[in-house]
Amino acid sequence: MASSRREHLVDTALELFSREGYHATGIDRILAEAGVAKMTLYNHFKSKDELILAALRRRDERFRNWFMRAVEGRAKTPRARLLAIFDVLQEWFDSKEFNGCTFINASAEFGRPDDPIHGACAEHQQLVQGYLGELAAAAGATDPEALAGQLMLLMEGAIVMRHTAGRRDAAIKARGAAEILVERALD
Amino acid sequence: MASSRREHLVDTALELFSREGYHATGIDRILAEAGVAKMTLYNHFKSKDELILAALRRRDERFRNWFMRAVEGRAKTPRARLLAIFDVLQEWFDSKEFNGCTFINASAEFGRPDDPIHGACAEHQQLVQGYLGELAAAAGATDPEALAGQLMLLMEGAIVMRHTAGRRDAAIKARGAAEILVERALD
DNA sequence: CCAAATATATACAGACTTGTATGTATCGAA
DNA sequence: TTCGATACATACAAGTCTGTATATATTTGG
Repeated sequence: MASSRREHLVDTALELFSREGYHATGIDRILAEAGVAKMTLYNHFKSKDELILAALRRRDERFRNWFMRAVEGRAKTPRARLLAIFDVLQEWFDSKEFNGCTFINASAEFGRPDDPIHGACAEHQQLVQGYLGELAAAAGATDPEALAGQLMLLMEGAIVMRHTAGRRDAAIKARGAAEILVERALD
Repeated sequence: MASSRREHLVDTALELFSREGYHATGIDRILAEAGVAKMTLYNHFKSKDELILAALRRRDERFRNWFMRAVEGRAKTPRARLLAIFDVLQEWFDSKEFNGCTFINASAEFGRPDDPIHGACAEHQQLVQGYLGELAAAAGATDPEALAGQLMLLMEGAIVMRHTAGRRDAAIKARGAAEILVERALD
C-alpha cells in the first residue's frame, strides 16, 4: 500500500506528541516506534512541523467524529444532547489515554498566533463550537451562537480542570453549570 | 546583594518561558538575556527543572497578588466582585504580554501528573479556586465551593478560548454566563 | 584591609536535535 | 521478468541541549 506507511507514521507521531509533548518528542523516537526509516518521513513530509500538522489534522478528524457520534448516541433530543456533551467529556476524562486536549497542548508549545500549528488548533476549536451551535439551534435556542459559546467555555474549562488541576469530576461539575445555562437559553 | 542575581535570573527565565515555552527555551538563552554566568545558575539551582519551579512559584505569587488586588479595587460588594473577576481577566487578555496561562502551558509540556512541575500548576489552580470560594462565601452563596468551581470553569475556559482560539472577547462572554450562575447561586 | 564568598569567562563532555547523503533492498506493475 | 518507485540502514553535518570543570575576577563582611 502506497500511503500505509504514511498513515502509520502519523498515528505513531500523534500518539507520542499527545503523551510526551511536541518539542520533547524527537523525530528519531517516532521513527523507532513506527519502525520506519528517516528518509521515508522526509519523503512524505518536508519537516517535523509538517508532520505535527498532519497529526493534528488526524486528531481533529478522529476526535470530532468520535465526539459527535457519542453525543448523538447518548441522547436523542437536541436539548438532552446539549447536556450529554458533558457525559461524553467525562467518559473521555476517565479513559486511560487522557492527556489533556491535544490542541490546547499544542497551542501552549506553539504560542505565536501566526504559527500554522497554532492556527490548526484555533480551527479545531472553531469546528467544535460550530457543532455546539448546530445542537443549540436544533434545540431552539434564541441565540444559538451565544449558548454554544457558553458551553464551549465550560467544555474547555473542564478539560483544563481535569488535566492541569487533576479534577476527576470536572465534566460532571461542568454539566451542572450547563444545565442552568441551557435552561435559561431555552425559553 | 546576595540574591539579587537569583531574582533577576528567575524573572528573566519566567519571561522567556512564558513567551517561548519551556523546552523551547534553552539555558544559554536565559543566561545571555539575564547577563549571568552559567555557574551562577547552577550555584543557585541544581537543574533547569528547579529553575522552572522557581519561575512558576514567582508567577503564582505575582499573578494572584495582582488578580486579587485588581478584583477588589474594581468592585466593593462581594457579589460584584464575583463578576469583576471577568473584567480583570479581560484586562489581562487585552494586555500586550498575554501568552496564555503560564500554568496551563507548563502542564501541557510536563503532562505527567506526578511531575513536580505539573504539581505546581495544580497547586496554583487550587489557590485561585480557593480565592473564588472566599468571594462566594462572602457573597452568601449556600454552596460557595460549588459556585467557585463553576466560575473556575468559566475562567479557565475563557483563558483557553482567548489563547488557543484567539477569541478576544472571551472574558466578556464568560462574564455573561457567570451572571446567570451567580444569580442562581445567590438566592 | 584582608579573607572568604560569590560571579565571571571559557572550555568542554556527552548526548541530543533536525535534516541530508548514500548505497542497498524490496515490491508492484508493465 | 525487468524497470521504476519506494523503503531500507547507516552515516553524517551542523547545530543544540544540559551540566561540569577550571581558573580568574569581583564583591562583601569582619
